Amino acid sequence: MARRTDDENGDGIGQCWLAKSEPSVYSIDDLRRDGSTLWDGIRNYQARNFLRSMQVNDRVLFHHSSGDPTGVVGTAVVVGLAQPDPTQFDPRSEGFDEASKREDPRWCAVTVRFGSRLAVPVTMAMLRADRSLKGMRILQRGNRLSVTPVTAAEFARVVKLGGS
DNA sequence: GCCAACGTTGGC
DNA sequence: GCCAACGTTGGC
Repeated sequence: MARRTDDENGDGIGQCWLAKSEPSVYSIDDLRRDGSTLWDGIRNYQARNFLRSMQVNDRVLFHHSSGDPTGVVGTAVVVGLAQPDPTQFDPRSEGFDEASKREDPRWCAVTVRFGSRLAVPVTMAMLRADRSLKGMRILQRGNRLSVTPVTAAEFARVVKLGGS
């Protein structure tokens, strides 16, 4: 099997990501309670394409958006590859997409497992104050993507700032 | 609640 | 295929 080019350290940890969720919809504590969950409801093509490129064991920074506070509150691990998002076919779901056909699904979802809850939430201000995190897409002007790639170094740094 | 920024839609 | 209008996102 081809060695993943983004597995820079050969430690089995591949690409890292940051995923946003509104805590009032689904929080890090919900994920801890559930153990794992299908990360569904993504309705943005760029974010969907990131979901499609996720691999098992990819690390995820779990970010609370529109939260109190707003910031990274934990980590998760990808445990299931992208599959069709069932909510796109459910007329009662907010994510229902009448144009999406079962034989050619438009939206997908991955399965993630709870990783950790940070001792301290890493707020936007904390992220912004750390020079080594300047490149994070969440800090760029106007970024609204709910899923963005982060580097392994950024992942490690944020976890360290979170004190766990 | 404001509003800048962005994605999507649809008329042409 | 352009682009104005509209809806949504999400930090502040």
